[in-house]
Amino acid sequence: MIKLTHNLEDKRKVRGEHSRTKILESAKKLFIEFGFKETTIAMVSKKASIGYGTAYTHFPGGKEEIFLTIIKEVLEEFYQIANGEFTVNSKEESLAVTQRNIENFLKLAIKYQLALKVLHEAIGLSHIINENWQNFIKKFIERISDNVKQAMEKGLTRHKDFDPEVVAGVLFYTGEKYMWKVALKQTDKDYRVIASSLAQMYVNGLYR
Amino acid sequence: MIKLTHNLEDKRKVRGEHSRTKILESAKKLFIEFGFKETTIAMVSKKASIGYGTAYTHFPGGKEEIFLTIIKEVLEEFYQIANGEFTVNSKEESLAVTQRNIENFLKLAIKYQLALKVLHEAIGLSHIINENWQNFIKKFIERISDNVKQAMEKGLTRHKDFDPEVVAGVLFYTGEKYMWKVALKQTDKDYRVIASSLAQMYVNGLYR
DNA sequence: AAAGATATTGACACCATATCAACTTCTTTT
DNA sequence: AAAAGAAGTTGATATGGTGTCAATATCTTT
Repeated sequence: MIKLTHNLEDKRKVRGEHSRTKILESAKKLFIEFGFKETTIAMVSKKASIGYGTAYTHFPGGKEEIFLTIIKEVLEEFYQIANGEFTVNSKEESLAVTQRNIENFLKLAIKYQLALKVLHEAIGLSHIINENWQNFIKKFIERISDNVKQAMEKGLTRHKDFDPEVVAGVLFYTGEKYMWKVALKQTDKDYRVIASSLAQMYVNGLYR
Repeated sequence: MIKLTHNLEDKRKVRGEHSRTKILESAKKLFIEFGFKETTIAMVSKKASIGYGTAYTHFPGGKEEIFLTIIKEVLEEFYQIANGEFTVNSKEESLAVTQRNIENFLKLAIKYQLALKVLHEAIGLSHIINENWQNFIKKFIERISDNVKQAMEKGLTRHKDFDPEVVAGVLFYTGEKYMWKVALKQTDKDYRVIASSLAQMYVNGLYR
């Protein structure tokens, strides 16, 4: 008979996929309940009703790889904001776009509050997870920087010697900080208040 | 004879102080060479030529307490910037003061580059060290917020409904992020360029 | 000299990670 | 259908760190 390497009926593959899924599902719950550090591979494998070593065959990177797999879908949604339309032609337009983007950003922080709380902990604890986050940030900063450059070229800005990255940082890093504050429940400010003040500061700081 | 609890000649105290000093000196070098996580109590006690347990009698909080003791003197210098004069009466004055403060802040980042690199790692790894840093940040934000409120009361600002903390965050959080970038050598921008763009953004964003 | 106080010490219990050789289960070959 | 091979599972184990503690040494006071 012909060898079917991708035979969907292969019971071993099916079993493997099942284990993998159980690991991810169990880990997700445990991470949210106990956080990143407190959750151990022993806990995950027990909850998933699999052997200890099985977690490592599916995720050789251990806890970090399991967590990254789980958090990726959350990050995807954030990326969508970064990939949205940014180009503007006037100060007024910029204010509207900026404010809306910050609001969407902060809304996601509320939506994924529990997951982000764990991510925040994990960023501090794991080098690889931190790297992933830095990559994410970089994309945002690049996106905003490009826009600042465009505005400068169009002569819309106050100065011609602004450093686009620093300007982008004003918007993004402050927004990021407030995103964490929202996720970690370290502020009771309304997300619209934050978005309004930040957008005003950014737009009036940059545009003439 | 009278009991002298604070007898400077007490050889046990002297010996104890000596051990304590050796622990701190050894730890400082090791932290800078290997970072926070990689440096172990075993390494410190070995380098300090003391018994393993001795480190814990002097620093019951272990590695975290040792590190906090070392880093405190660095933080003191940063606090001095926060405690400096901030009050301003005009936009022009604010620009000068703000730019100078950012520059001093970034200069300290260069001065204590090696220590801050370890601190950055430790903030992510240790809850207590993170708390200390948050405390430090809080003081800065409060200081800047007060100043924003004053400017608003004096009618110097663009809007009356700015959230002072968010406005303060624009300045501080961006400054903080660039401080880490400088310390971690993640940017090759000149500190004056950063200070200039950031101060311009902040002052023009806030003041009318 | 005895009692007490202070500081030192390293063996040890503890806990989490990552590995691996043995094993089970399923598929392919002959 | 039996043998060989591939895929996935398993938990005992090595490793490496932390923090504790009972024993001990050193110095001071009674």
